[in-house]
Amino acid sequence: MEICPVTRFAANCPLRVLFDQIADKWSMMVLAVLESGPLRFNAVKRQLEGVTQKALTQCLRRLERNGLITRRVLPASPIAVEYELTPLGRSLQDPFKALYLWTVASLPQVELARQAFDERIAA
Amino acid sequence: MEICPVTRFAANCPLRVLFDQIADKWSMMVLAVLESGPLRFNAVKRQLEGVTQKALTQCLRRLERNGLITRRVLPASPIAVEYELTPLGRSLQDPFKALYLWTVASLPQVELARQAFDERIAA
DNA sequence: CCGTATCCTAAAGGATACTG
DNA sequence: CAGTATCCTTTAGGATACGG
Repeated sequence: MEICPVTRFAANCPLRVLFDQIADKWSMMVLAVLESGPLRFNAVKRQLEGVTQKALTQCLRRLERNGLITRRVLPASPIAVEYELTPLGRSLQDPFKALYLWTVASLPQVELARQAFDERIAA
Repeated sequence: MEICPVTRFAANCPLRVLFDQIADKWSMMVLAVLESGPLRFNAVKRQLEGVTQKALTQCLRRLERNGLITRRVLPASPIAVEYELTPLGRSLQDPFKALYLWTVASLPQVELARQAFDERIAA
């Protein structure tokens, strides 16, 4: 299959309109964390080492806007919010897992390449 | 399959060490463009609408460092440089295509979700 | 608890000029 | 042709404080 045929990678091809939104630092991880069921804000946050509240909030908003997760305010005090995958969000997990398996399988080879490259430019 | 089990998404899990390097604005497109064979710098550039020379250079360097492409200076004047996929780079294309197919199939639904979301916050 | 708002710093990104 | 170097502007990102 040809990817983005004709005008390859014009600014409005699906890849560029959607890929940028899901290929950021945290989105994929959020989707994976939500796989086993709905979670509250801080429950998600605890599983993503190093994420700040601001970054996570922005990420969750973007995922919600793109229809990949839902946000539900629970009638509780203090406030409680639950995030949950939509069917669309769930459908992204198969391609994502393929990518994850690739990273796991390829990382050793990549690290060797990095070493070789870094030594070469140091010389 | 569980993704990044135990300490989910610790800073050193394969996803975070490698994914960030290939999930940027241009890398995936570069790999796709090189699929049909080696290409020279400007040949790649012409297919990526809006990329600047600086951004493309950085992207190609990173791909080279990670062992996904090779860079070869041809004995010519003026200088000519050829970029080519490595087997490792080629092996990334299957997972990438799965993702591309997902974006194509999901974009209509995503656009509806965006509309609904934007109208909802405007109100 | 789940955010938003503000401020500040660091980093990304474009434009231009220059070189082998 | 294929970069590198410099400058500059814009954006992202963390830290903190505060509110529903």
